[in-house]
Amino acid sequence: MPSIIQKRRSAKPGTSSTLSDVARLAGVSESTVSRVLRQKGFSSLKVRQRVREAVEHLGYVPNRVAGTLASSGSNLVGVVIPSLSNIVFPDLLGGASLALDRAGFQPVIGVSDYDPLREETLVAAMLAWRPAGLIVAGLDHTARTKAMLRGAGVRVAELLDIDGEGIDIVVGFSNLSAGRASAELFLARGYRRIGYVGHYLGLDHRAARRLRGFTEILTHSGLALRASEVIAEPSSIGAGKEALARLLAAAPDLDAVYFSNDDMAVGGLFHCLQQGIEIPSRLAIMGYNGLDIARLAPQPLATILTPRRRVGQLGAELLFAGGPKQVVDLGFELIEGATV
Amino acid sequence: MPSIIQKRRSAKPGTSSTLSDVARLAGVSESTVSRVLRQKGFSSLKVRQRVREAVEHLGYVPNRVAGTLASSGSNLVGVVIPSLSNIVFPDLLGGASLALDRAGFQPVIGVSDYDPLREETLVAAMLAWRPAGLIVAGLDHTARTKAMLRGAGVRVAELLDIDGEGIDIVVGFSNLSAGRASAELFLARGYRRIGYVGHYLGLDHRAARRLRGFTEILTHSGLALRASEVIAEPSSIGAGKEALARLLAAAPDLDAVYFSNDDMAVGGLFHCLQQGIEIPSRLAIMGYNGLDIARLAPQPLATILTPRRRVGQLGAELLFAGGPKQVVDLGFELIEGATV
DNA sequence: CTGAAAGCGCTAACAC
DNA sequence: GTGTTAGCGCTTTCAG
Repeated sequence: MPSIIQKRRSAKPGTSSTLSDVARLAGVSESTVSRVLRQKGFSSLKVRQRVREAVEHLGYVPNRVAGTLASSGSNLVGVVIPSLSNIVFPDLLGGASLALDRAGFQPVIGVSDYDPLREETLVAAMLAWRPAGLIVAGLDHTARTKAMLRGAGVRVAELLDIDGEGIDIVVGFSNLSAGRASAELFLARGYRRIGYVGHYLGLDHRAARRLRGFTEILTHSGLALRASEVIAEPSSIGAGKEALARLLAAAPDLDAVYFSNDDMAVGGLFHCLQQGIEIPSRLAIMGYNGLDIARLAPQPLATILTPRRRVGQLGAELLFAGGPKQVVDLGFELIEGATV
Repeated sequence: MPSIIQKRRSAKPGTSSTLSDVARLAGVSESTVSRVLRQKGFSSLKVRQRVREAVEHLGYVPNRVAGTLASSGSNLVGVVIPSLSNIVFPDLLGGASLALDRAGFQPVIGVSDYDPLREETLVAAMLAWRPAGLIVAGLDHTARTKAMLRGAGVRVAELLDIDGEGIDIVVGFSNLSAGRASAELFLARGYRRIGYVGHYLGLDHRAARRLRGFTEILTHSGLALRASEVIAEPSSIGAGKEALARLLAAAPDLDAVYFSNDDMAVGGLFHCLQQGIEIPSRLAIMGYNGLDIARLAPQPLATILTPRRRVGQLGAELLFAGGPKQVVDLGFELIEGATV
């Protein structure tokens, strides 16, 4: 004879047992079961035992949808990031995931592909789940997105960038400063004929901000970018390789090139190795991110190591710490490597 | 005078307007608003107009929690992966995210850290949201996890591995074959004194399976692994570098080394470059994954390119295609590179 | 084409 | 300690 579970299943596939099934089987009321399950209030050992058995027997899994509706509080946290191809965001997400998990929250993620309008849509979609909090990348959003973020009644963490006005929690570092630091390194080493290789700046605001900091410093020294090559796609090693080739074809006399990130820079490095262009004597290069590959290579790349995982973790922690609106600068580390 | 929105906010912060607020403002019934919003059934243009205005005015965001409870069907899809540090999983997630998004679903993610028990907990947590589907990595799960997956009444996609028994949708490729292919390449090139460098095999079942395929082929040729170095941490470039150093110290006469993946192999490559160990004349090396870095380097790494993004995408698509239980082998591509 | 009413499964007062 | 009773905000028959 089929067990109770099988009966239900076969009668109505996809339907799982409910609190009242458990209550009936255990011979107690629904509220008692609810209490036992959430270990709230008190209950006798005997009752607890019986409830646990019933739960076990039925394979009961509490329905959080109902629970959330009744208690008006979900454990969902929306996370909206621009991409998953750039290692920065998986790292960020990993840190956030760890912290959220520890605090009993579950991340619902959305990938905007660097599209502000998609970000807007995704934020709205997250909000529809009445999340306990929201994590987004950066401070640049459409007016509507900002309005939603502000008016949602949930805490918001904006991560990875601190150059701008935040809504609630802001954790990251200054991309502007990172760009400046790179330019200063180039200048200190005596490079003057400087070029830039980057990826779509209209969309990657953080990369754009680094470039701004970079050129700012050049300007202070009476210099300017000699040439630049900006591609209209996501960053990648392949793209960096080709872009540097084009840049050097157009401006063969450059003595240093700043890349929008390490992916692009490693591509550039490969180009030089293959073309026999000596680094840094003939050409200096510098990236951004501090990828393992860049730091551990025989000739380590000059780069900037960012604490993105910690940003994700701290961002998620502060989201629920109950503290005031704040900005946390986690800084970055300049790595001189051997390519400047 | 404060607007309606502000009034509500100030009275009860965090509370947002509801369907009935909209209905009242538009002067229609709740069911009408519901219909208009879901464009189901018909409604006069005039009513639609009025409802839209009310929605706009109130900044109304439908509560999916309530909607899901009422209609018993969420648009949430649980995704449980072992890690985010290994690029394979962000890629997989990116593909899945794309397909889910297109079909109107939202991924809730969980990272198990390669811990089967955490995976079990995460699956249970996802199930509590009554997701429309579930995506997990691989075919190796605890008995309880399998039972939940089977009994949940939702479709399940198990991705990245096809060597084993699946529950519903299985999309991936054979890690066993990948290991075999690697061994065959080594043997074809005449290497005989072969070693292995890997990362925790008890937990990464796919890496373990590749090694099994690899040694299987060696055995067929009357050979065996000469030496191996397996670390008890996640794979990384740094770990690969150090592990190869140890392996070669213990077994200096190896002529080829198989790595558990490209991260480890790139580390090995760096070790050789720094130690002046000629590749492949003195030592051949091979990895797995087909990372950009490995393929685009001046001396491309021998590796196996896996279609992990497509796996994620197709897996997510099939989840809702309504097809029968099935296994899809997306294969892999052997890249000979220049290190064997 | 629109409204009324009955839940979805659970939590949270409030009684007992 | 435990049971009863209202909802949470929405969808969905079923009338009108």
